[in-house]
Amino acid sequence: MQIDMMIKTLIETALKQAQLDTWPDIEIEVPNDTTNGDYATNIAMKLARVLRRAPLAIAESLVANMPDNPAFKHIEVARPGFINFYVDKRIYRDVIGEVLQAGADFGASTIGADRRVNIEFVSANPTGSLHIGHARGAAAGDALARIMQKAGFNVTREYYVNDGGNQINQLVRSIDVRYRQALGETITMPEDGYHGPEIIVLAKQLVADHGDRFLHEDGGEQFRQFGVNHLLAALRADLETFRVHFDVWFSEATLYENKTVEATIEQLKASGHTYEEEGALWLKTSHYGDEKDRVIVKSDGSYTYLLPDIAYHADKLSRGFEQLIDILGSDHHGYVPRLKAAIQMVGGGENALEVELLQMVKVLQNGEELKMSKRSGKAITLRDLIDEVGVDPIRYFFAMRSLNTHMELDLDLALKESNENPVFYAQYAHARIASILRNAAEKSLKPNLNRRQFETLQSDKALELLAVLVDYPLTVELAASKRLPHKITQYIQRLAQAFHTFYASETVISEDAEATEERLVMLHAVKTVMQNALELVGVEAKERM
RNA sequence: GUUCCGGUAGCUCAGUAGGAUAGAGCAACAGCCUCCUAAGCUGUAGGUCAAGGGUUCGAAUCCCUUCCGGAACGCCA
Repeated sequence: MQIDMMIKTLIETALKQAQLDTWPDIEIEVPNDTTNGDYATNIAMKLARVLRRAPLAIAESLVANMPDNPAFKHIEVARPGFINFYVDKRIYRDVIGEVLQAGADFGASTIGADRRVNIEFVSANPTGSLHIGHARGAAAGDALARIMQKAGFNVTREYYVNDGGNQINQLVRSIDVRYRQALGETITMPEDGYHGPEIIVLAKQLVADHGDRFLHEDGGEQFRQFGVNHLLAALRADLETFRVHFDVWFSEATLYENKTVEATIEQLKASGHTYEEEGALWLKTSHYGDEKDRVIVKSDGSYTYLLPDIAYHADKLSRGFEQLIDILGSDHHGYVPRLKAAIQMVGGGENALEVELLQMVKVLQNGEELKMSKRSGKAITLRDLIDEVGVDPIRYFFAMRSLNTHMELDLDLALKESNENPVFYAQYAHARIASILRNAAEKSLKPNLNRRQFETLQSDKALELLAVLVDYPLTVELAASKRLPHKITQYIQRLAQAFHTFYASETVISEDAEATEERLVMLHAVKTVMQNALELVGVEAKERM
């Protein structure tokens, strides 16, 4: 049931009646004031410019030319030239059958056209624990992946493991320092080492397993493997707990092992995108919109970070992905133009890479900003957050904000578990419905879920609740195509509110058998949609609270 | 100095095709449990959309300038 399409058809019919053959895009909007109808269009005002006639007059004649349609109670013209449509909300009752028929697939669409999309997110270095910024990335990336999947994209979630570069050497040094400290040496961690407590744990384990062996022989390779494996395993475990599952864990080191990096250099050289200067190899990224050219091979022969990253993105393209999406922290925004430029040099289109930037999370505790410090290793980890707050509130909270908004996380508030936390509102709605359905079952009421006639659903509250259900598929499409996961949490709030309002205004299980059954069937549909929507942001739909 | 992001109700945030009287949640205030879960419902109050200028029938939205906050500007990653 696509009411906006019906309206479009009505308008087009009227335009043709008026002997017009071209017209501007027809916009259908939902007025924020319901006294201006359920839907409205500004087409008459847009035409006013072209036709040089008063918008009101144009609107009048369009309405006069529209064929009768029972879905609308009333179509009116309003100043300064809007056409307002008042829907006969009884047609919304059809959505119940659609939901129950589709079940978990209600809201699914094909606008993604099975396009192969690679979403890379988190990609934290295996040099410590995941902190709160990664948590935002994980929640946002996974929600986007779920939403796009639902909208018909063929999505792969990918994690790029930086196990090949300098930071791994730094990790080995840090483990070495902690190892020596564990064995009683007085040695201080360098400024740029990894100061997190997890490194100390690793070092103690190494001492337990190998004693002081590596004081006498080089432990570098042992430290590297042990460190990366354990830290990566911990990252993966934390993410799984957070209900984020990656399809691909891509190792940077394999880019060197498979000579992909060398091949990328050769390709860039052969295609004339490079030049040598001052002993370094430069890439002409400024030809593709970057503000200046960038070094990819330093004068000492080593590579900059950009080079393996180009090879990595080229690899993604070679695996057949039509759209690459990177979700990055906003501190990488300066890096985006050079990466986009480079991707075009290795065969990607201008829009092959799309970057979603996440702004920083500001953490408050006791009303004061909590500063993260790399030096002290003091940071709020994802694990701490999960243990103290729980997965549902964290995921919901991150999913509520648009990706590029600066956001604040008040730990005291998150810990409070009160109604200040909006996730409870939604979960409570779902649990309430579950409770009603349980009560009905106890009374041996078995609603016929194949019922398609709902004559008793007449009240404003019930019809309004159905109107929200009708909106769900469009909401998913919008969230997917515009990459706006927070549209889903907004929808969840709207659905929960419509339900709670309905619940407060009428009793579901009553003496009237027919009305009871119709309401129960409707609630099955509401529950299904609520569960579907919560699923898209990775939040559990609770049966009881 | 340059670039990017932000500035909207007391607080946290929506407003992503330029539309009508700028919204939600929380907090505040006033009500509502004999009744399927009160983590709920109903109502009230709350705004110079940072400031100024411009574009037009119409601007929180587009353009310019300024102010404030965050971030990035490396042959680091």
